[in-house]
Formats: sequence, C-alpha cells, structure tokens
Amino acid sequence: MTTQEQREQDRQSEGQGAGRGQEQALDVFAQLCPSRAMFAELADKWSLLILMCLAELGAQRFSGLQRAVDGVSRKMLTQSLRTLERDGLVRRTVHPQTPPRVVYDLLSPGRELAALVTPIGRWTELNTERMLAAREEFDALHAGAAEE
Amino acid sequence: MTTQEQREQDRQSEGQGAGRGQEQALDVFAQLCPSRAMFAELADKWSLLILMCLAELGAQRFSGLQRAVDGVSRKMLTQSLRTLERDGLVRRTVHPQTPPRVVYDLLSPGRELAALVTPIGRWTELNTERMLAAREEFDALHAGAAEE
DNA sequence: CTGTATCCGAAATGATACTG
DNA sequence: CAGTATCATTTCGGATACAG
Repeated sequence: MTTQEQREQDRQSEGQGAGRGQEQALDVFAQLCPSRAMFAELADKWSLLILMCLAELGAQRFSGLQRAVDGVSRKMLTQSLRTLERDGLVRRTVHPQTPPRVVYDLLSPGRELAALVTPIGRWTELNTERMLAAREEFDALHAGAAEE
Repeated sequence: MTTQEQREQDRQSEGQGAGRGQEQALDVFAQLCPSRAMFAELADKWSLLILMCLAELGAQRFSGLQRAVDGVSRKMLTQSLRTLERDGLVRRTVHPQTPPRVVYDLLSPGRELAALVTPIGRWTELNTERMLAAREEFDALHAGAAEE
C-alpha cells in the first residue's frame, strides 16, 4: 500500500467514526486533487504577502498595496489580486471617478486564511537570524567538503 | 511618509513601549529585508508540503517522502530538502549501508514552522470546494464581459 | 537507494510602453 | 489611478543519463 492510499484510508476511517456525511476526500498531498492545485496557487510569495497586508492594514487601494507590498510589480500585483478575487478571498470595488479609485479588501474566507498566514510571516521575521546562522554553518561545513 | 516607513515606526514604538533591547527591524514586507528572502524561500509549494509531511508522518526516508509528497520529482525534492536542511529546519541523517539509507526529520524550528503551516493545508482542503464555486461564478460573470 | 549533472521546453517575472 | 499588452530574461522543473 502506498503512502497516498494509507492516508486516504486514515481519513476515511476518521470520517466514518465521526459519522460525517461529507467524505473528506480532498488531500493537498495528492497530485491530482483539486486542493493541491489550490494550495499551489496560494503557496505563493505575492499572494501570501497581499493577504497578510490586507489583514494588517485593512481595505487598500491598488497603489496602496503596491507601496505596502514592497517590490511587487504592477503586473504581479494585478495577477495575484485577480486570482484571489476569482477564488472569493478578496473583493475588488471600483468607485467610478476620474481618476478611478479601486479598493481591495478581504472577504470572510480571505480573513480566515490571512489569520493563518500572518503567524508564518511573523515566525519568519523572528527566526530569520537563526536560519541565516544555520545557513552560514552549513555553508562552512560544505565549503571544503572534500578534505581529510 | 510611505507605508513601509509607517510600518517601521509602528514597530519601533511597540518595541520601545515594551522596553525590549532587540529592535524588531526585520520585515517580510520590505523588499530588501533578509526576512523577505527567507519568506520567499519558504513560501514555496514543495517546501511547505515537505514540512507538513514530515510533521504528520515523522522521520522519513528520501523515497518515502517522494511517495508521500505525490508528484514531486527527485530533483525538486532534493533541492527543497537541501534548502530546508541548510536553514536548520530539517536534519539529514545518513546510515552508511549499501544501499544507502538516508532519513530526514524536523528540527525544532522546522517543527515550529510546520505547526503553523499544517493548518493552512487543512484550511485549503476544507475550502477548496467553496473557492472552486467562487471561481465558476467569477468566470461566468466575466465570460461575456462586453455586453449591454 | 540516494543522489548529481545536464539538457531543454515551459512558466514566472521584470521592464517598458500604452490606454481608459 | 489602475490597469493591459508586449517583449526579454530568468527561473522552474521534468526527463534522462550517470554515480557512490
């Protein structure tokens, strides 16, 4: 039995034990599962930063987001926002003016997800020094790896 | 004042208020901050799946991981594991045998991070249907977008 | 079994110019 | 302001062959 099959059986057992009518067949570890595609889409630098940013700062205009998410190009920002909007995580509101004013904010699913993502951003900040130190050590050990 | 500068000042105020000696200068939103580079490295499909996998299944051999993280190639698996090892998140243990036996498991930082990542994987599975539905609706609305 | 090295097509991304 | 369109470049990532 493969690991994939084992995992599926585990989850089916759980589902039956709890008596839930909805089978939990979705599995991000399975290559062909739709949830894997969704996960791959969300597990993206820009998407996660945008979600965190909207959660932290609240509703933002396009230009505001571009300033907040430092380094993102208009192209990538547009693209990521479209995807997030399409999946129902972000709402795009156009105020008909000249010049146009477009505001983005999080919908409920987006807020849920952002609440899970933000701690990872914070963790990364708090642990960057440690990881950089580990990296130096690793590189030092593997620099002259053909000795003795 | 830019959003970046505002954020930095916010955090400095927090730090001063709490009287912490270590200034929290790291910011994943800042393009040039080392933590941004770390975040970009971690915010990767394969890295996150590997972390979740090791947390869920415990220590795993290379071949075990390749089966568990369905669809990953040897190349990407090796590459991601090297990065995680280099940053001190994953430990690689070689048991000198023929054929060689290599086991990977999480170090403390890796376990910490995996604990934050796993909920995102679970959330994705639980919300995939909803996001796919939103996507259909979005696509339907924007299919004939040049009417009226 | 656990990799490494190389080739190569596909996809992501930045820069730039243009538009409503 | 808020994008879109296009091009150039880089990077990703799979396939394959080879190695300890």
